Amino acid sequence: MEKKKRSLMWFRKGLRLHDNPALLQACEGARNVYPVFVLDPWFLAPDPSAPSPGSRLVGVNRIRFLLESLQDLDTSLRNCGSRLLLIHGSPISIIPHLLTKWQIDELCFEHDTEPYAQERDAQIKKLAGMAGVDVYSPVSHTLYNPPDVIAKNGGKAPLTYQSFCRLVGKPPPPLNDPPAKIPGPAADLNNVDITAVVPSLEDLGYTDLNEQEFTPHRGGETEALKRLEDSLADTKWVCEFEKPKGNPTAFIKPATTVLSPYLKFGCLSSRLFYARVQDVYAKGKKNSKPPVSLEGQLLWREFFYTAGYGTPNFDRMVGNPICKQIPWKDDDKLLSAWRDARTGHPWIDAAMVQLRKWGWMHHLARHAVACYLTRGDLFVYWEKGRDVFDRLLIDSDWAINNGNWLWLSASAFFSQYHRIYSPITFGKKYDPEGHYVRHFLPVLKDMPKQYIYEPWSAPIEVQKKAKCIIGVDYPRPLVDHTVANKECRERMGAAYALHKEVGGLPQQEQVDALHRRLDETLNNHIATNETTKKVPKTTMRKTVGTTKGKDTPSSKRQRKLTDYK
DNA sequence: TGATAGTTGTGTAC
DNA sequence: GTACACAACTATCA
Repeated sequence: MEKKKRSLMWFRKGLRLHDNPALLQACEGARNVYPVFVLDPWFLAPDPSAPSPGSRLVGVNRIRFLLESLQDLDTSLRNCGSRLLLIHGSPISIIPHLLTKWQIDELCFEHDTEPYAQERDAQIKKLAGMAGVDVYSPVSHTLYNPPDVIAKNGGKAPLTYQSFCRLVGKPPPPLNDPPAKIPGPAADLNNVDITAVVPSLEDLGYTDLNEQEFTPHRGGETEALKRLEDSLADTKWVCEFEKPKGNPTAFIKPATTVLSPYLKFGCLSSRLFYARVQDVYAKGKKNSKPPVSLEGQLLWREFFYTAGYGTPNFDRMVGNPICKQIPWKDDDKLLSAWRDARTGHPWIDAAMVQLRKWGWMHHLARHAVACYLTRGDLFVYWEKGRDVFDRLLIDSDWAINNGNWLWLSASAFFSQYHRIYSPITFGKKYDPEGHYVRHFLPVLKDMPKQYIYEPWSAPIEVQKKAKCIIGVDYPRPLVDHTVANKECRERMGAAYALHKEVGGLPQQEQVDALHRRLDETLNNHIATNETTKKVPKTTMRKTVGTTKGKDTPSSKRQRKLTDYK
């Protein structure tokens, strides 16, 4: 009889038993399966200097969501006769160590297309190969395998959603059943230091968190499957779902499924989600279609995964061949005001509070705040906003987050930069009473509804009665939207025009030329405007920022403009 | 090479 | 609530 193998199932994402081909392979003909999760301080160690609780890279809400998911995974594994083996450290040193310590024959983990993971996994595969360990790394995080889609499209990622959808066929179905029994690890772990239980936030060093309002969303596969079935129970709702018709200010009962964090961590398989949506469609008479339908949302995920995989430097402006080179402002004051919900535009600030406290907000709220930070009002680098989202969202996903910031900043995929979300009327359209703003910005809870989206316009008597003096209890608006968005559109127009002109140059030269020429163009524009137009009183703050660090010609010129203002 | 359509804008008029 | 102007871009496909 053939000797039974010892396998190591390395969990990273894919924190589930259902539709998990790597786990199934690990169990196949195994004497021992070692289910491992590495608690990496790079992501988990507290950073007291971070702008909100959490590590340098991850907010405390997502860390907690992860810990809950691990707890649930451990419980499920124990129900199958196994357990989760948690180890503190860096995967790149720990995994190869374990392969030797436990005399592993086969290493199994879900394929991951993110650049960070690609680099890490390539090293691990190399080391495993040198140790004579087989590696099995199937695609199960996404419906499709990005390189397959790219190959089908002649070697490059499709840049429009429609062309992507035409390209891909029906996705593969999920695997039938999760394993009922999993061979346990050997009793003797050969002195490997295993963490006895899933740590709490306190165990990881997060203290004084009592005041922090946590996300209402609980992590884990069990919760994911329950939420999936709850969401899909309403056939009519599923069949009629159209994303743009959702209400971004609905927070007691959000307008979407809120399954994204479970997809992010792989607590829920996208293939199962897709298949179950098809089941529901089959029960209904007719259903909405991509891009707005529920099915369409899953395909957006695939679209951005493919673009992210097929585009060099997808997460940057410079060196990214599909990204418009735009001379955004590197202005920490504007950025931190936006990040810390101090823009003075209640709709924007309320959404940013929801992001910090819940780690989640509706897709359209994300649109609104991203547009505001970049091409709509503040003209700050999209990468800066991306970093804030990346840290705070519980569903933060490299490809989707970068893809959406490229989209919203009109840097790639989308170019209708004249379409700008108003920080005043967009929220008001959905929630004229201002319930959402009052909930997330209690300082404005007594502001009459006619002023709730523009509290600076309330007479001082009204502000006193509402116990909210603008400029004291709540900030004045950072910019006058009418003025700021006009200037932003001018900047975008100039950048687009120059882009056409210098598009053929190598990227760095392109960027230099753009910055140079845009400075000149804008100086003329703004100087002309300043002499012909009276800026409304509410402009108050500078809408032209300064460049940090080195005294570039550009920053000098910008400062001069600011002084002039 | 020209036509077309594109996740998800706002303000105004009727 | 629907239609249109606003001012206008570009990947894709015939």
